[in-house]
Amino acid sequence: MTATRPEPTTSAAEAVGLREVVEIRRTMPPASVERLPGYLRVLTDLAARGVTSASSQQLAELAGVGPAQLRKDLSHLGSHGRRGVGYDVDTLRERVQSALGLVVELRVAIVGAGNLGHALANYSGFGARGFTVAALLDSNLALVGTEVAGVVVEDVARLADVVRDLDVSIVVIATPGEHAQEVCDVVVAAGVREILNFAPRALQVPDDVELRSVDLGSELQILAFHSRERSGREAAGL
Amino acid sequence: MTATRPEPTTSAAEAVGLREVVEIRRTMPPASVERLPGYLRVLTDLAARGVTSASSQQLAELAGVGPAQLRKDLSHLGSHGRRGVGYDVDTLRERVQSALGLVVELRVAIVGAGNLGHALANYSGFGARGFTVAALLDSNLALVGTEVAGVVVEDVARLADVVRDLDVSIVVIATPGEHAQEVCDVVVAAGVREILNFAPRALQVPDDVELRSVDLGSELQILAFHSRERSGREAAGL
DNA sequence: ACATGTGAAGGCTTTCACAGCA
DNA sequence: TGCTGTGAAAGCCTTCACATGT
Repeated sequence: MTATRPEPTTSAAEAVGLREVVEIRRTMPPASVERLPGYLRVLTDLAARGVTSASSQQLAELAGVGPAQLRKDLSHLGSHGRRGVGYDVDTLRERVQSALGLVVELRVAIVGAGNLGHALANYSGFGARGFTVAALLDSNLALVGTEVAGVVVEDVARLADVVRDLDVSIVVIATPGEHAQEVCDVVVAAGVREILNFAPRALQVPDDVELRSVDLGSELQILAFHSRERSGREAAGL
Repeated sequence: MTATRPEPTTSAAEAVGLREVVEIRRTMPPASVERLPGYLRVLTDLAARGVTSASSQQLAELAGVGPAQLRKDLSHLGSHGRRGVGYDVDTLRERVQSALGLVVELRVAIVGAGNLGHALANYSGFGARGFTVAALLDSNLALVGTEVAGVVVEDVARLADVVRDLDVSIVVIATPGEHAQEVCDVVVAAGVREILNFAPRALQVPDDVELRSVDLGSELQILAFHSRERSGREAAGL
């Protein structure tokens, strides 16, 4: 995974006019934010299995992190555990969910109805995790009008309209690399501030836009590095 | 993106018997390794456009990082730039490529021939980046025998055979979350040491296995966090 | 007893700023 | 002069260890 963290610690509290406000805006470290979805997944699983309470040790094991790290991460959300006992699964799940802003269903538009766009639109985990695929757009007019996963493909030229009319807050870019930057520019111009990019390009966005990028090729290459490292080690040592 | 870095700095040199060996094994920091694919992409683009030389400033801009960071990252590969001039694009490209172990085509197997597996198998960027989809496997016998992207789908029960016979070095898990851990266990037992997981689960692997995980839902949830943060800021400040 | 919440320590990463070389 | 390569500084993040509370 590749992520962008442009702002060098923009204090949220500073942007707020009132300083002596009651609710202290606890600003969570980016590294902790990235682990919250993992905790939410574990908590949802446990809740579904009827488990009502769990220790940091148990939760950490399921999430694949250390117990101390999990406790520190959760401490940024305030104290919700009970000493000597552990955490109440349901309470904590709700707290994490609300911290992630998943109280309302967020609406997502996918640009690019090729292989990947298709797969993403059909991805069942979407709804289960609080998101709705509100629109699917493509520049290929042969695809426009066809239906994918219950959504009619729109012309990418209508993107600004779609974003406004359907109240889209997150756009997923699943186009070929060549068109990714131009699509990205249009998306930003349409007022979208959260973008997830699957195209193999480093996209340029203004500072106030949150961009995350996932590139399959890069992931494989990182694994390839370790593979080579390993084979070198084995050849020399073993 | 979620990544695992289990080993608390396992010294590669330590695993090697010889200490006074000629080739000092330069151990590259994990954070630098993660950026190498991005640099390689930029260098390949420039080479294709006929550019022969570039400064750290230019390369960094295209890769979306700072110039100092790029220089430091590249310094782990040895000195390949020319002071006062910049880097030779082609030389550097080859150096990065070889550092990533992309001198030979690496063979990949994809487990799970559903929506995502399908899309991954058809992903054209595969070959262009030095990887071959050698096999596609699924547990659904209705899919076994059908052809996807020029590859015949095999029964997942034959995984160990496939890995051995086709010399697979990387396995991509694209199954539903429920089956991901059992598939993972089989993959590890088959001797594979590099795994890319797309299933929404934290998988448990031995220390000597390199596991990287990409979870669409988590990426969206991280964006949702920033979306909420932003709306709170606007409501309060503006 | 037991497990959380958290200062403090230690490790890693990024950024700075300049020496060194073409 | 211009740009690389790199020690040193600054900033993050993780881990430790224990005080705190039940």
